[in-house]
Amino acid sequence: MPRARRTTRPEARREEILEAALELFAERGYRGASLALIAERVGLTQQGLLHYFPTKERLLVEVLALRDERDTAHLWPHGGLDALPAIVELNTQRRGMVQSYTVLSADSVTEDHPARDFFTGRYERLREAVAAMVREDPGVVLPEGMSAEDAAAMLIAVMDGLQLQWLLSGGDIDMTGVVRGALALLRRSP
Amino acid sequence: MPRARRTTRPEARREEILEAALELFAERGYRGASLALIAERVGLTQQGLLHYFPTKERLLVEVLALRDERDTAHLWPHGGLDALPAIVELNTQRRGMVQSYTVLSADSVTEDHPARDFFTGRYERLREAVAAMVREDPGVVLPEGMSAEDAAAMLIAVMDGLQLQWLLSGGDIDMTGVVRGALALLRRSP
DNA sequence: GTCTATACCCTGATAGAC
DNA sequence: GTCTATCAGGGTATAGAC
Repeated sequence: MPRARRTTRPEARREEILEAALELFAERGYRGASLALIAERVGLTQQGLLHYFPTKERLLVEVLALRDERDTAHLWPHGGLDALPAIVELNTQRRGMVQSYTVLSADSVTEDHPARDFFTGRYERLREAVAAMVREDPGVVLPEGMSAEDAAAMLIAVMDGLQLQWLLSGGDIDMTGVVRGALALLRRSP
Repeated sequence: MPRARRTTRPEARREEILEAALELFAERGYRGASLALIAERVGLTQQGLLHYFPTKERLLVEVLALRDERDTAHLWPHGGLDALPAIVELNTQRRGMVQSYTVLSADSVTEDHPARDFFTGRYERLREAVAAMVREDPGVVLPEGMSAEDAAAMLIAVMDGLQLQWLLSGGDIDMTGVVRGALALLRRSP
């Protein structure tokens, strides 16, 4: 039986790198975060990092894929519309995560951005999921001319837009309260 | 009397540069847009550009100041809450402008970003202005626990969040309709 | 699996000629 | 007012030793 490895297990290393990359993309955006900086944060050289992820673009894609898998899988399937304020409340405890999505999603609309497809698909799926919640909620009464899809787009927009204001205000905005308010608006009848 | 100048007037040149800079910041973000690229777009070298704006940071600040002056001055003072869907409708005709604000505002939450203060201040002023509109609107009935400031934060968030979805969907989202819907929600009584 | 060395390009900024 | 020349620094990525 061989001695315990001197070095970290490859899968663990990969996870460490993905973690550090997400942090740095959040702090400085995709273009502003260099491979060397990410590598340094896990005690590697830039070239050592490239052993695990052949290109920077590849690294970003894998970061997003991992996060999507973990987050979306755990948070979204449970419950109806009231899961939304719950998620928002959780997010107030995870500034880094909020910032990474805010920065990277806006980043992704720029030219030839590697995360473009990821976010386009993500929002399509998100709108569909939230529209279903809206339709199934017994309390919701939509005003004339507003479809369930419109309401879904609105709710997602509220959450995203609040995150930006929250980040810029240094946490001074009551995200959860406002999202609860938005739900209350949808649930009262004329 | 001297002959007409061979070169462009300095103020006109400055405006040209600011225009090109805004475009390129929108297309590639602040860090992704190089001085050389901006200069090229107005037929200058990078060094020629630096004659007008001593640093890149300075250029960004002036771009934002100019835009803020023009846009905010013209659009915001008129009318009450119904100015909001009107602005959104106008924005569907100005993709570049929408993209520049979406990209730069999110960009600005990253480390040591020169536009950070600009956007922090902008949102504070915006919330205050919209909160006043909410208070003065005769039709608005707020649900329990939602202040005029909360409603303002929500409306601004809806507009910002929709812009991101709109940009990512290739213009497929009906921004104006959803914002009208949000106003309708605020204006119906329980 | 991680390193050193290196190729090659782009960055913002300065100095000084014209 | 705009250029050429140049600087010091950083970027991603490859080749190959250990």
